[in-house]
Amino acid sequence: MIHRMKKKINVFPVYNPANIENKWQKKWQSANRSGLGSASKIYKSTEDPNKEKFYVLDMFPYPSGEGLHVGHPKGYIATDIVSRFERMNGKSVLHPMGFDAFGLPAENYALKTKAHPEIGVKKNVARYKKQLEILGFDYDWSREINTTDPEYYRWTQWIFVQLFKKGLAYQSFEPINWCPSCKTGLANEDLEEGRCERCGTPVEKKPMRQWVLRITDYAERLLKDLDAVDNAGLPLIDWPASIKESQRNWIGKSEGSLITFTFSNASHKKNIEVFTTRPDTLFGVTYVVLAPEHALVADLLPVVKNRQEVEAYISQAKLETEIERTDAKKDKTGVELKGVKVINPVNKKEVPVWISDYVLADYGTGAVMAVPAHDDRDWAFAKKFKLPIKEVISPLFVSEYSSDAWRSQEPEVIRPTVVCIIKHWSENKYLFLNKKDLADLGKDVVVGVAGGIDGGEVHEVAGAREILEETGYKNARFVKSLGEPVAYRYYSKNGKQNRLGMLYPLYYELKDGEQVQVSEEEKFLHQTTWLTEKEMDVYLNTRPFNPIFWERFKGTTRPYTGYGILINSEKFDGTSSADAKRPITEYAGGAMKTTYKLRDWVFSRQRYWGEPIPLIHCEKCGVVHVPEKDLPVKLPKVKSYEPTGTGESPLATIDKWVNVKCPKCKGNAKRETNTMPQWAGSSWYYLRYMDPKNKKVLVDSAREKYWSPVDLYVGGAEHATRHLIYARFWHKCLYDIGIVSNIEPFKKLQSVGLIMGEDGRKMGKRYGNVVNPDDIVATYGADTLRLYEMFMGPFEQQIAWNTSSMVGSRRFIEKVWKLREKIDVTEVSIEADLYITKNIHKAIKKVTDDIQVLRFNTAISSLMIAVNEIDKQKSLTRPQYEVILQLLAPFVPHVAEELWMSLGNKKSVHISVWPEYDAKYLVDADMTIIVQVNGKVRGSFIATIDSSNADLEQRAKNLPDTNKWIEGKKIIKVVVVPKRLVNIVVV
RNA sequence: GCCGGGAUGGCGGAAUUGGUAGACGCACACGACUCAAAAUCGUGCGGAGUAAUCCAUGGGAGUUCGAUUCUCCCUCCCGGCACCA
Repeated sequence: MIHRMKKKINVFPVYNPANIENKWQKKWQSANRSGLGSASKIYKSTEDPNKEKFYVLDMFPYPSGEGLHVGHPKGYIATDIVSRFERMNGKSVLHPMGFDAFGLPAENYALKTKAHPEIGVKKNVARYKKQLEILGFDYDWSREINTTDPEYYRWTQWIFVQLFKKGLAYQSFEPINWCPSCKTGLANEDLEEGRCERCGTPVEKKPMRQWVLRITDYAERLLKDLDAVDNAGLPLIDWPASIKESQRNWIGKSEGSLITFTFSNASHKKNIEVFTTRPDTLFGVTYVVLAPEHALVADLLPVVKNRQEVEAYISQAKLETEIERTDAKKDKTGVELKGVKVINPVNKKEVPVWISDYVLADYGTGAVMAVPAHDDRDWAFAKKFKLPIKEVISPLFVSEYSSDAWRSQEPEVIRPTVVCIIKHWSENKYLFLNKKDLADLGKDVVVGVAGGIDGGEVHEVAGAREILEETGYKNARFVKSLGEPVAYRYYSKNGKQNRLGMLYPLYYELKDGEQVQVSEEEKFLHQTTWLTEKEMDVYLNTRPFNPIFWERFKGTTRPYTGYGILINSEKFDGTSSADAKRPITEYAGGAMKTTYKLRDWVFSRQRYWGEPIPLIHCEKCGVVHVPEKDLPVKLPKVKSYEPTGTGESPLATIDKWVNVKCPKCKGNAKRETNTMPQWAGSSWYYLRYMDPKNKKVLVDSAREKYWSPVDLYVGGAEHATRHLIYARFWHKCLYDIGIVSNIEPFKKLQSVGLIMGEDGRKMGKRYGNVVNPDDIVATYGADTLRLYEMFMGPFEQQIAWNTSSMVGSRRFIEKVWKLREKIDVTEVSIEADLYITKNIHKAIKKVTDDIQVLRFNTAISSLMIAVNEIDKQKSLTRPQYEVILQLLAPFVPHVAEELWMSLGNKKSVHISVWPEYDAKYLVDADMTIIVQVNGKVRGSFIATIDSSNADLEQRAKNLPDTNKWIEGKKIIKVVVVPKRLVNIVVV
């Protein structure tokens, strides 16, 4: 027995979060005065070379006028837990917070409230900060940043200057997305289904002077580095597959060829260049299509015979919005350029040229070669305008039956074959064969009458011959061919060779039932069978190509867009279409080419509330950048920041600000008046946290090397194709000029699942289902809110808020609080003491493992289990209790600190050393062995950990529960899974 | 259409080299305490059945001694891309 002194009964107050939360929040943030430990504030981040670093980052908020709802802090709670955990594990932690406040929402709010955006931003930031503070986060507020602070945006502008100097920023006059409501140009990333992401207004294409960033120069690196690995061969960026996939989709790489079609009329000097991912289908081109905006169209107009019709179509296309224009479901429209023909470079055949809005001007070359037989869109177009359809690929099928599977060691022979669909002379049924020689396949194999074509035989004659030989029917009338052949790869047992059958489908009708005797040999192989259309499934399922034949027979053919074997392609016939891409491209005199869907980043906004673009337009020198020493170019005060809608920003009206001397020639010049988009400041903010006050450089290189990269980045998945692409792009640019030392900014990315309203809808003012964290904190306390949000379910999963479920978290905290009364109240047996210790060590392991992989719900569950088990005992020791408090500290920092300090500790629990588990406490001496009979659980018994398999088997067989199940049966097998179960198999 | 993720009690969710399905929490029911209620504590809680037992992880097949877990097919839900040649 361990003897412990019985302590005097504690008079300890009941749990009341209001009494402790605010108190500790103040002490933590000014810990130097409160004497909580080290001389500095406990959350102060320092570049300590003796410590491993950990940089954990939240996507900083955009403070709106509405304040936070309970969904917003979910990610912040998670990073706070990780941050506290890593600090307790001895790491130097950087866990900063700041605010992103440039852009349309703040400006629109200012217009609405008729106050300068600066005022609203200040107010909203203060409100957000307060809301964050009452949740007890461990941010180092001395590193706070704000993107609208001139000391911050000085460096945003500095980065722009570097991009400009490298030629990565350029002026464009191309039509761009224009939001008529927000009165500004937008980037592709700012659109949602053709609408302005902010206000939902359909965007227009409007030609306008814009500053554009060459993100497409980085497309390949942005794509490739998603899969980059570090020296140890581990993924360099550990991101959710879905976000990586979204970025891949957005970048949209496709590899293909550029093929030139020359005009057959020698008077046109220019050619049409098309981009295609399917050069293997080049022999199937039956026309060429240009986008209505294509530059060649204007050149061709003088020689086009139907000029008026063409011009009418072009102006019609211009009237459509992007949404109408790119709706894949709408009917195809288009006009032929009459009198113009181009020559297909592979077969020198003339094909017509059309214009149609299904061809996009800004993708590829703005022109496509149409292969209606093998492309859905070309097919629809060709059908509508009655253009020819030429098949050049036979779908390829490979035998799936082992008995005739292709054998790799044998050569392959191409074998033309006919396959017949034969209709009854008077009824609606069709003649097939029930194959006997394939009976080993174990199912009914119904096939069409078919056979190889012997040298030079005409197909329809061969078909009639096969019908006679295999079925005896004499009078089969050939009706029609059912199109081009289908390729089938199999092994011929008779011919002892691999074959590539080219199966020609033919349709016959029997005139009558007149029959001759079928040879004994044929009779042995199969018998005939008649199927109605309804019974067709039997036939359709037996060979993979059957559905294609049947489709063709019924006239419901669709284009075949897959790969296969080339036909009607001259010298390429019989080759695999996938392998023929390069040879055909070369044969056509074309070149392989890679294209991306990613567009350059339209970077200017015709609005007031953004970073001024630091450029100067000089009459003599052209566009020059503001010298770095003169940055920031401060956003001037302006009387009206109402957008003008003219394509100029409101800044253009401030002559005093606009008119400057050229930094190069000192002559008269004007400032650029466009501002940067909302995404600018957030594209690099994670770097500034490393060195927020530096007046000389963006970030000190030693500090950057210490903190980079961000170890854990937590935020919403909706940023996958905006912020996260832009930040990676800027980061790579900064890497190229030596400012940062890693090619990727964010090592591990974790997306936060949204918290929905209690009604299951998105939480927001418009549904009236907003839950305010301030109210929850007032009623339940911040610790309960934190615990509940982490316990709700898997962190990355979207989940509905449920206030009534939250009491469970509060009860748990109170249980822990009351557990304090049981410290050393009585003597404890060795068994009970060990029991408690074991439970604690199990919890240490589970919590430690789970926090690192962000599985907070199961971490909390394991803590609940441990506390429940301990609570069953009469007493526990102070060290045992303290470990529980340490494990709880990241989740419920206030309660943990209050209880920790109440025990007489002098230093904060949050800078105590994270407990370690001892593996010897994780194993139990006994184990429960499950006994199954034929896989069903029939009983169980307790065995010691060192029992042999033979012991377990014997005990299982002797178990009374199992007896009735094995009595009188024969045991044919016993499966023993060590430490788990015994399964007795009987018959 | 293509790609990615998912479906488990009344509810949120646990459980994976395949080995007792429903941990933990909410709700609910009953009991204790109370004049009473709340709070708290205790017990029960997938469905059917008196029971033995049977059924049950979206549906259907398969592999296996054994499947929530692996394979194939299907349905539905969420997210991304989409006339991208």
